[in-house]
Amino acid sequence: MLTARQARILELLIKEYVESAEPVASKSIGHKYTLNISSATIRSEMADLEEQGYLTHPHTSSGRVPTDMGYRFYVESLMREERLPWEVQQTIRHQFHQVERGQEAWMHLAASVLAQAVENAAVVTAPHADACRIKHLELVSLHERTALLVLVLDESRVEQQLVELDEPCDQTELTEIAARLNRMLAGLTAIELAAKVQGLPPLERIVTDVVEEIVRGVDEGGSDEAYLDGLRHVLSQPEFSDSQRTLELLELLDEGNFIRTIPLRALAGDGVTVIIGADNPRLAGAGQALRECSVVIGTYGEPGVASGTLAVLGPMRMRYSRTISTVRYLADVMSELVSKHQD
Amino acid sequence: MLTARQARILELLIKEYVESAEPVASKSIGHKYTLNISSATIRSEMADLEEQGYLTHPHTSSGRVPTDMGYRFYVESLMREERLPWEVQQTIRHQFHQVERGQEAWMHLAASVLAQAVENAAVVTAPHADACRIKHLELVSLHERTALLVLVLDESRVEQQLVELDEPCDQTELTEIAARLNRMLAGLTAIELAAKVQGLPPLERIVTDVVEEIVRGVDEGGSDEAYLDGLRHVLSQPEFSDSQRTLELLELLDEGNFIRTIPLRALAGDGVTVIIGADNPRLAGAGQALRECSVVIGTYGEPGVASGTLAVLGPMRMRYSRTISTVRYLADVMSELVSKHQD
DNA sequence: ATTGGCACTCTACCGGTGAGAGTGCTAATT
DNA sequence: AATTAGCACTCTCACCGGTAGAGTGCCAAT
Repeated sequence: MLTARQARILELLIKEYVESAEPVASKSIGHKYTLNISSATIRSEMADLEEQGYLTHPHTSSGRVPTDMGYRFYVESLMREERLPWEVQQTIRHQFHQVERGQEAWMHLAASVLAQAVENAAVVTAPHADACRIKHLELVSLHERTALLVLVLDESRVEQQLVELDEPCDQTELTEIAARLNRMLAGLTAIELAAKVQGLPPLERIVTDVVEEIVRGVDEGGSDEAYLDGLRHVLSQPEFSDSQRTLELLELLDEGNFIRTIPLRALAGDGVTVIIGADNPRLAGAGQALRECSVVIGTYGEPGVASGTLAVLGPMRMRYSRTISTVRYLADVMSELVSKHQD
Repeated sequence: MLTARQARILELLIKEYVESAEPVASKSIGHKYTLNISSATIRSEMADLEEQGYLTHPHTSSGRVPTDMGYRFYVESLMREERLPWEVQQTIRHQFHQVERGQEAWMHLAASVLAQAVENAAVVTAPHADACRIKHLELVSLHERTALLVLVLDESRVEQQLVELDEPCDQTELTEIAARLNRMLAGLTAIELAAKVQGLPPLERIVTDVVEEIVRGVDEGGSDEAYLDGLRHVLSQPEFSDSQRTLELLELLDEGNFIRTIPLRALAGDGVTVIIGADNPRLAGAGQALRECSVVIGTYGEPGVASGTLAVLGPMRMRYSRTISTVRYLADVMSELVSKHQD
C-alpha cells in the first residue's frame, strides 16, 4: 500500500515526467513543488515506490520513470479529471458548426479536431447501430447489363456497388424494380431481409442478394472505416526518435485496421476507457512500439442505436487527464449532433 | 557531352547505387561488371562525370553518388524500359479480378497493388471527367426538415450531403421533387445547371443550389480523394533512418492533399511522367525530405472523359525502370476496367 | 589513352578520460 | 523513528586522440 505522501510523490513525478520526458530526479521534485521534505527523504520514498513496482530506473544513477503500473494507479486513483477549459470547448464546438457536410467529411473533421486538441493521434469510426436497417435503395443504369446500386441505410450511411444483371435492363425497368423493392424492404435488417427474398423474380433476387451482402458487411463492421489523424504528433515525441519504432507503429496502422485490434465490445457503454502500455494483450503482441503507447477510448451516440468510437493513441507518457476529458467532451458534442439527425 | 563509356559507367553506377544505397567506388564497378578498364580509368571518368554535374561526393575519399541530374539523364536516355515479367502482370491482374466492389474499395486495392509491386508509396485518385455530369439524384427524408441528398454523377461517383429544408417535408413530397429534378437535371454539368435554376420553387431551389455546389466541388477536384498506401516501404529506406526526415514527409502527407501539390494539368495525356528530386518547385519547397524523393506519375482512363491518376512516391534512389513499367501496366489494366463500366 | 602505384584524406570505430548528474548508504539530528 | 546532510559510488555523455580501412587524386610509366 502507498502512504499519502508516496502517492503525492508518484503524482508529482508523473506530472513532471509527462512534461519533460526525462527521468525525474529526487531533487527536482522537492525543489519545484513545495513539499517540506528533503531530497533524501524523497529518494527513500522513491526507492520504496520502485520496490512496489510503480517506478523504475533506466540505470543506477538516473532519475525515476513511471512503470505501466505507476501510470495505471495514477489514472485510476490519483488523477482528478480536469474540466476542459472554456476556450477549448468553444474551439471544438466552433469547428463542428463550421462544416455541415456529408458523413465522411464529418469523420475527418472529428479526427482532426481530436488529434489537434490532445496533440496525439486520433482514430474515429462512424456511428452505426448493431444491426442497421435499410432505408432506401436506388438503381441507376450504367450499361446494358450493369447497374449501380445505391443503398441508403439508417444513420445516413450510403453504400454503393455495381450489380451485374442477367439480362439487359433499361432505366425505366430499373426504376420500377427499385420502387417495388423499396416498398418491400424499407426498414428491414439483414436478418429480416433474408426471410423475405423467397420467390422473388430473378432480377429482384439478384439485387436483394447484393443488398443483403452489403448490409451484412456493414453489420459486421467490416466496412467500418476508421479515420485517422495526427500521427505526426505521436511520431514527433522523443519516444519515437528512433526510426525503428516509427516504422513499427506505422506498419501497424498502415494495415488500416488498428482500431479493430481493440476489443471494443468489452468497453463500457458510456464511459471512457484507458488502455495503458501492455495492458492489452493484442496491442502488446504487436511489437515494442505499442508497448510504450496508451490508448484512450470513448464511444458516442446512443448505444445499440447509433454509436461510434473515438480513440486517442499516444505514448504512455501522455496527459491523461486532458486527454480523457477531451475525449469525453467530444463524445458528448458528437452524441448531441448525432441525435439531432436521428430518426 | 558524355562519351559512350561515360554513359555506361553512369548507368552501372546508378544501378549499383540503387541496390546498395552506399556510395559506389571505382573498383566495385570495374570488378563487378566486366568492363575491360582499370579502376584508375573509371576514377578519371568519374571525376569528369562529376565535373559535368552527374555525380557527387559525400566527402573527399568516398565513392560517388548520382545527382538529380544524373538520375534524370539516366531516366531519359540511358534506361531502357523493362517489360514487366509475366508473373507480375498476372499477379496484378489477378488481384483486380478478385474484388468486384464499390469504387472506394477499388481505389484502395489499386493503391495497395501498386505499392506492393513497386515497393514504394502509391497514391491513386479516382477516375473523373474534367466537367462531370449529373446522372441521378435522390432525396431521403431523415427528419422533418432534414433530407439526405444522394447525388449520382457519371463514372459511378456518388456524393451525399444533408440538406436543411425551409419547411417540413415528408418522403412523398421529396420523392416527387426528386423525380421532377431528375427529369430536369439529368445529364447536365455544373455550368449548364446554373442556367436552369431560375424561377424554380423555393424547395427545388434549395436542393439545386446544393447540387450545384457539390458538382462544382467535384469539378475542381476539391473532393478528389487520394488513396495512399505503402508508406512503410518508403520510410524503411535508409534515406529515412533519420526520424526527422520521416516526420517531414509524414507531415506533408498527413495534410492529405499531397497529390494536389503536383501540377497534374501539366502531365502529358497518356505517358508516364517522372519528377526527380527538386525538379518540381512545389515539392522542393516542402523541405529537405522531398528533395530526395522522386515521383512517377501516370494517368489512366480516357483523357477528358474519365481519367484518374496513379503516382508512386519513393526515394530518388528508385528502380525507375521497374516503377515506370509497373505504373504504365497498371494504368493500362485500370483503363481497361474503367472503359468496361463506361457509359 | 591507360594503368599501376602511392600519398593523401576522410570516416568509423575503439578506448580512455573527466565532468556532471543522481542515487544509495550511513551517521548525525530532531 | 523519521528525517536529513554528506559523501562515496555509479553511470552517462561528450570529447579527445589514435588507428585501420576505404577510396580518391595524381603522377609517372607504359
